Amino acid sequence: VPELPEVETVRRGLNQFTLQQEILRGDVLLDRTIASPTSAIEFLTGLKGSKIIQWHRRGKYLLAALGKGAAGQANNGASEQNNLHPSSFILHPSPPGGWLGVHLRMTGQLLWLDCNTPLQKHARVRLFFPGNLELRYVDQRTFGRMWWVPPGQAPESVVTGLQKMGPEPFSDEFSVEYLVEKLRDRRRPIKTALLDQELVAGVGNIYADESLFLSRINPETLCSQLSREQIDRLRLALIQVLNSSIAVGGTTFSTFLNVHGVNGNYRGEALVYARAGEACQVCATPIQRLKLAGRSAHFCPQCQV
DNA sequence: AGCTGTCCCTGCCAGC
DNA sequence: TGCTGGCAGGGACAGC
Repeated sequence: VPELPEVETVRRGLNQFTLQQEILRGDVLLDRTIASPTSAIEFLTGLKGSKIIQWHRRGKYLLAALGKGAAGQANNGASEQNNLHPSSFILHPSPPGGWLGVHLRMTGQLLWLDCNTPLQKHARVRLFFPGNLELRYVDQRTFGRMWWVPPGQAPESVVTGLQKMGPEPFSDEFSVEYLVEKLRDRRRPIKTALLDQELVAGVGNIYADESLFLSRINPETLCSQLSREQIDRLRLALIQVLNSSIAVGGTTFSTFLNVHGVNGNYRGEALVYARAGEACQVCATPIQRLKLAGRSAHFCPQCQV
């Protein structure tokens, strides 16, 4: 369930608390959480002694640029400003300690806590910092993954999911022209297209459904049938709904927690997601649910044409 | 090449 | 009460 706003919320928390601190050692409790390198030992060896320079986000991926010893020098508020909705972490050519990549998938949580906090049942990876502080990765369904990218290697060469990642929704690249071009000849439903990370980065089921409702587009509408006006409405609705959710710290749904283990507040604002059978807040028609490419879609059959 | 289905995994909950 | 099956879904991959 963590989508762009949730991952962004976690990123901001991590940038607030984990920077310029050395990773003293770590512990991998579930081997398959580590996607690369192949062994947990190599992963931990690669991270040991590095400092976190800055956390970036690309789609739903988190990427920490790592510094070695004195090399990872201070970052001030200015660079964080430029970094609010980063679309290009590649700007960091090659951090001295490489990169730490994290994908939360369905149930992953990155928690910043005292290392004496009792181990959660689903704790998977622990990274230890000075002062008894710990970055702990907890993941009930074990879909989440972590990567260590050695210095000198491009993140996308190791974190392969980054290779075909589409534009960030807040970037200039995500323009009406771009979308019109990308959707013109496609035959699949727009709801399905929104979940495709190659079209746009970071959108999942919640914000796909919400943005379609806000732009009054039926989720089954084929991409090629959308007018330019509808496409622009959808683009603006998506940006708006993502921004609103970031503003309240992400969703309340499911197992999403920020770095302090606290829920977001977006739940109450969702208009259609997980509200099948409830009255549409615009026209009171019952919200319907259907399956598209294996995913549930929630929509108002009256408002969304 | 575009698109869909399947799988991974655990916990929850409705239905019997 | 205890079981079963469906559901939640991001992304990798197979297959049409």
